[in-house]
Amino acid sequence: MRYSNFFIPTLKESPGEAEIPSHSLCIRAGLIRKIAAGIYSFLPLGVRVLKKIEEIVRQEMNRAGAIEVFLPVIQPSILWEKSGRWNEYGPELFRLKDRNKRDFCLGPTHEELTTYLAHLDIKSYKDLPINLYQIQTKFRDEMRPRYGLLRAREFIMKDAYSFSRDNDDLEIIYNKMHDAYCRILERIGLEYRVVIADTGLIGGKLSHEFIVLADNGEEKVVFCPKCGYSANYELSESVPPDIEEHKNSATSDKKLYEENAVKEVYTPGIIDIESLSKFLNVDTGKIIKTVLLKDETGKIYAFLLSGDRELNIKKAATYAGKSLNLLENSEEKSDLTIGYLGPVGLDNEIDIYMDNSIKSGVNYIAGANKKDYHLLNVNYPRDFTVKHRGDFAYSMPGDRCISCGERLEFEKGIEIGHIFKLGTRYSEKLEAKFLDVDGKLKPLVMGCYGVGITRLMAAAIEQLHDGRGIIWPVSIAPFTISLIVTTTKDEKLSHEGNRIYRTLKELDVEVLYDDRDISAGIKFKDSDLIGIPVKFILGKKFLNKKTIDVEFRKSGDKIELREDLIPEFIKKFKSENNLN
RNA sequence: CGGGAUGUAGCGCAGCCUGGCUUAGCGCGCAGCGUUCGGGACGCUGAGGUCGGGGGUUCGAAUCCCCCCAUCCCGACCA
Repeated sequence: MRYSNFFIPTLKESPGEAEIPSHSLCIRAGLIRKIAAGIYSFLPLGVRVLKKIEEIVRQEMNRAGAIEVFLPVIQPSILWEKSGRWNEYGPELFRLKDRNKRDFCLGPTHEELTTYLAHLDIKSYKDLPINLYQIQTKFRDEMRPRYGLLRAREFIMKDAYSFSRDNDDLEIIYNKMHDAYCRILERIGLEYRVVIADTGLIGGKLSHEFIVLADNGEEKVVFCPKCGYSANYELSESVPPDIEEHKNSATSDKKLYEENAVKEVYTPGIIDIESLSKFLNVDTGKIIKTVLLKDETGKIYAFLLSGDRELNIKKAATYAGKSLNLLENSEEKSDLTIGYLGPVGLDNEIDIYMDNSIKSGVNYIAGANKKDYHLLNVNYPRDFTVKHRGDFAYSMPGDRCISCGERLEFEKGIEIGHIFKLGTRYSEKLEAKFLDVDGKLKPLVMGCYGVGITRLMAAAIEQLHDGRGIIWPVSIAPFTISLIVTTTKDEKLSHEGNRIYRTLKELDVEVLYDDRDISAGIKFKDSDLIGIPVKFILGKKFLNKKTIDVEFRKSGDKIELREDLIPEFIKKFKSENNLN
């Protein structure tokens, strides 16, 4: 492609609205332009990248046995009413009416439609399993579109839906899709983690998220470098650092761990951990935090955890087997002195759940259950009893892996894919049933699998960029080589540029030939900004020596390449980078 | 949806507080001419604006007041 015949409007300055590199670079490199909040046009360069990502995804879906379909964006409300999501989805669903006032929505996802398809045409266990996918524009009227393509209201997603006889068959497809997703990210060339995750609105039993690591990511990931355990921060389990270990070590000062007598201390108006820690000049980890939760029936539960930790209500609820919520101030049990709660004495009235972060015998500070007083030297199990012990807190730096004991790492990233085991939630509601070998009518067992194509593009930039611009991996770069002729004024050199351009095209490599009549500096800067992996630079030197300067975007390495060795270079480069 | 901010030429901004000295500036970009030509060159000339919209205060509003709209950021949701 000749630059002069193409359309790559680059910007020297970062647009004011862009807060993070991927957003800024998407605009500066001429990949996208905003049309409204969370709604973007893709310019030619952006389209080329998207097509490459789509192609990799498509190939891996096909390899995994999924079959491509193309479903409508506009969906009738009736299907959503059947699934129950017409109401559940809320204002995030773009709704519209046709001329006859019938309700429709713009598809934010396609469970309803694929399940309907299955209902129409899947009749027998002989038709199973089947896995259908599409690459389609999705619409979600996000409360808060953000960071350009990372959270848009209109975006492209690859979504797949599988139908199986039973959970065992679902398991097989689920694993295939898991592996396909890994292959996609490996082929693109991104660092990523697969984490156990929450299922959210889509519903279902189990899910994994695929996280592309990036400092600006919104997802927090807990990762074990030794055994590979990784989980969404919201769900991660971990073992708090063991005080016992230190207590019994040869170097420890044994006196620190002698249990002293409980003593009341006057702490007027000090009701939060932070100020208590300052007031008594102790580490927050020496304080027992007591949090009250209640279930739907109004029953109250007390959760104890180390003062430096946050209660993870999801974990607490899962453990208790109830849906739990924070107890509001002065609500119900008004005799409980919020701010001065503690386990001592409370254990007679309320079930106490104690987080693993609370250790025995370390002279904790805890509320005295009496306004303006705390207790010093509270020790478990000497001073109070608990009903349950477990992991109820968010993981913290310093925590250890539950499976191998290694110190956990905390990372950030961008969720680009999510796979779910749906079970029969949708098939039951939409009556997608099949006749099994035993002659019984059963609901299809479903799974669903999504990859954000446009988000993946932004995530790649977020992970791979520098001060000069984007650093595309070769796999999804809009062009492989940027051919730069330093001056177009020299007719001879210009002629040679045309010749090399033809040579490269004949070698079937994607080349962007910067034939613009502008200074070489701009060509270099633009090439770096738009992130082309390799530069072929043709200067006056070429006229004498017939050598081209080849520069690599990522490493900055430069080599001199003789013209007659170009075919060999290209061949090697293509095979090293898995280009056809 | 709650909290915070912004809206002035294609892009980035100044001017607003303290209304008039503005025919609304500056940098980049854009057009023409000339000199440059391997890391965003220089000179000259030029095009480009309902100061987000509406209403109000005033002799006079980009500037003060009210309403609306849009956009961005922080929180609860998600590929």
